[in-house]
Amino acid sequence: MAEGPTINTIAERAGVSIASVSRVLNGLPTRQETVRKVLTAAEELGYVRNAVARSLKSRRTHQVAFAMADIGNPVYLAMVRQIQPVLKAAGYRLVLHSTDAIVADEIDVLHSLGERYVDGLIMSPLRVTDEHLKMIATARAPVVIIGSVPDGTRVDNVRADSRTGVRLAIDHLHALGRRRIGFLNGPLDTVPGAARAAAYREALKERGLPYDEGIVEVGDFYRAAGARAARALLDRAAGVDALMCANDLIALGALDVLRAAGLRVPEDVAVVGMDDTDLAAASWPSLTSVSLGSAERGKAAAELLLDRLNDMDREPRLVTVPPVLVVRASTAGEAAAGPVPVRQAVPVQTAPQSSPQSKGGTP
Amino acid sequence: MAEGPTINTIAERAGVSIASVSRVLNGLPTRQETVRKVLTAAEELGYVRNAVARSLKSRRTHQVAFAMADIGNPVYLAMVRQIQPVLKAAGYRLVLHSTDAIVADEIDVLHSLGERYVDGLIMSPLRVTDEHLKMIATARAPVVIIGSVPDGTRVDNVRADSRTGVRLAIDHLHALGRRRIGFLNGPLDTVPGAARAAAYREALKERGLPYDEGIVEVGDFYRAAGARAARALLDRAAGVDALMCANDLIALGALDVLRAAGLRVPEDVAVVGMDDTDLAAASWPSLTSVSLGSAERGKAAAELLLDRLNDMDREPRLVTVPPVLVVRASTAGEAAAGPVPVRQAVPVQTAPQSSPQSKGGTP
DNA sequence: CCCAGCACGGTAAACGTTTACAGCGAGTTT
DNA sequence: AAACTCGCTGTAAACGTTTACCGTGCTGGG
Repeated sequence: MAEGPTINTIAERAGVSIASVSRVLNGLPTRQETVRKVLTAAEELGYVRNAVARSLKSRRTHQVAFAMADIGNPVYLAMVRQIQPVLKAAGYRLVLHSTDAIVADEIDVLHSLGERYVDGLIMSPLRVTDEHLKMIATARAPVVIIGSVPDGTRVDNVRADSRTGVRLAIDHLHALGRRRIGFLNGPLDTVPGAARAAAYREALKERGLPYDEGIVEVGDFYRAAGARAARALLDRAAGVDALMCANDLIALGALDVLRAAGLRVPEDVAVVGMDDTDLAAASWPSLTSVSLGSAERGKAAAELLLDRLNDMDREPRLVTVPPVLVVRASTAGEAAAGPVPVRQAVPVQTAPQSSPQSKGGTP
Repeated sequence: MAEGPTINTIAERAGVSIASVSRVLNGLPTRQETVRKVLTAAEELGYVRNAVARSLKSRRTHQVAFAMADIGNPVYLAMVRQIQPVLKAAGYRLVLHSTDAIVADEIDVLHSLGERYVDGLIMSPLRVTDEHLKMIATARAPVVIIGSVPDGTRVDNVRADSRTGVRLAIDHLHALGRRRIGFLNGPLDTVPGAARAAAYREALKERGLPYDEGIVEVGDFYRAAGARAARALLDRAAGVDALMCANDLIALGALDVLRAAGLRVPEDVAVVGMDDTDLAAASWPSLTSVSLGSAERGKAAAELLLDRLNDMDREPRLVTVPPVLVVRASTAGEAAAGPVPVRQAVPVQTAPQSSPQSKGGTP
């Protein structure tokens, strides 16, 4: 682990100045003879450019951070999988942060942008607090948020549309003749939890179905919580012919419980998950799930960030990725294991944000 | 995105020198009055230390890289999940590289260590070539390899024991009375593929079972490949009562095919996977799988690296993580869905490496 | 034959830190 | 009262690059 050569070492060996070395290494116009000498020397010494020194001078680290709640969650995983190659192709490295959805940790990440160890940040917070918004507004590096932020927030933003997603699922179940559609949700104080709760009521109403608190359960976004919720529902003998789950994990938990209770899926109870993670395809019966386009959202976020890095002054943009219902056996039975629906090419990139620039007042 | 304050800005405002500012910020002994002035100024300016400049001077980036074949693979995911918190607790950030198992890409990562953008690297290559070994030996930053390297390689190393793992599986199947145990493997030119092939033959021999090429298939480590292999086997009407799969994904593919063929699992054919990924628990019937301790390997690798960063001169170490058989429904039926076996606390950390230091010769 | 123009390359400053060293004033010792 | 110690602080160099600016020597036009 000897001290590596620097441009000084090269300059000495090649008998030129460090400025020439730098120029050759950066491909700036130089005499052939000099180029040759420098490259030979660099080659012989096994020189590699020091990224840190370079960053200090150029004010670019060629690194981008991605902060998510939990790497274990397949949703974020799908995002990382898309983000990574996009960034790599553009010459950026990916720094990973797992915040466990702890607000303080997320604020910390935002704060640490001041250290300038990355050129930008993609963040996917579960909850968006005022503190988040304040930090985002004053961040020292460009930020892209995956998830909904209040209208008018001046930040590049990628959203899923869980409202439409829930509606797709309910419509699907309704079309299959199901009328008692239970709902297993995640925490209501999370952005997705709240959105899905509202969407569920709305979708029922549209279809002329009554909203019945007796068949709604709120728990956590985990498999065990899903099982717990499903059991609570069954114990109450609430009688459902379908279960809408806010999450694939919740749905898997529900499947476990239904199976244990001797109920057939989908004959007795149809089940729909959300996020269309790998698990949905792996489970049996395979799980019908509403894809909220995790992969597409990741890709879009990476692209928004790259665009921003190339032009700091552009207007913030909003990308909304449309949901897609992926029908599998848990609603349609074994027969309908058709091909996975193809997602429409590019998600629509709607222009700037709505709302006034100035915070209060009515100018 | 205004230009942020530096220690110069603080020094000016506080009326002291930049040296004093630095000292205060680093907690070096300083007069109370000065401390107060500096901290006030820093606070008022919203100062944040520039990590790049700091790294340049201190030669420490507080970043560590993890290079794996594919983030999408649950095995690596399990590793990342463990590596991340360990590094974070020690004040390191995690930089992610996905190499798609392309040798050139992996060499590239090793080479780029010369850029000194990280303090160390954890790498999990699928194949280990001579070029890998050469680069590892001359790497400009400490490296930990997850996966087997030739004995005598002077590098911190974490290994799974797939040989024992395969034996556990075969023994289990044998104990259940299965005698025609097919084998669906991955590519033989990968380290795990080769190891598992050898282990399979060996384990059969130990149990006094004949090796029959007719019930062995080699494909890829993916679900579709597993399905293909299983179908080939069935088409050949080879007649098996169990399938040992080199991978959970292969096993899932096999389950699909068996189900489609109307064969009951485990009554007609028992199936064992390997890696014990999340998918194993999610599938139905749930999949008996040999855990090779991905999580433990990730953790161990992170710890080896941290130790090495604290003492560059220590001897390289080898950690071997013992496999654990996780019995689920695909072999034992619904009944045996017992609790997950508890992995023994700390994997044994055997001392240095075997083999001579000098490459050739017999001193 | 002189000088403008040009191609090339060297000198030095800058990026934002950390840190070795020296300076300085206030006690303390002789 | 000189010399010395001690606690604190400031000056400046260094980390390894990039780049503005200037100097040199050559070419060609008048």
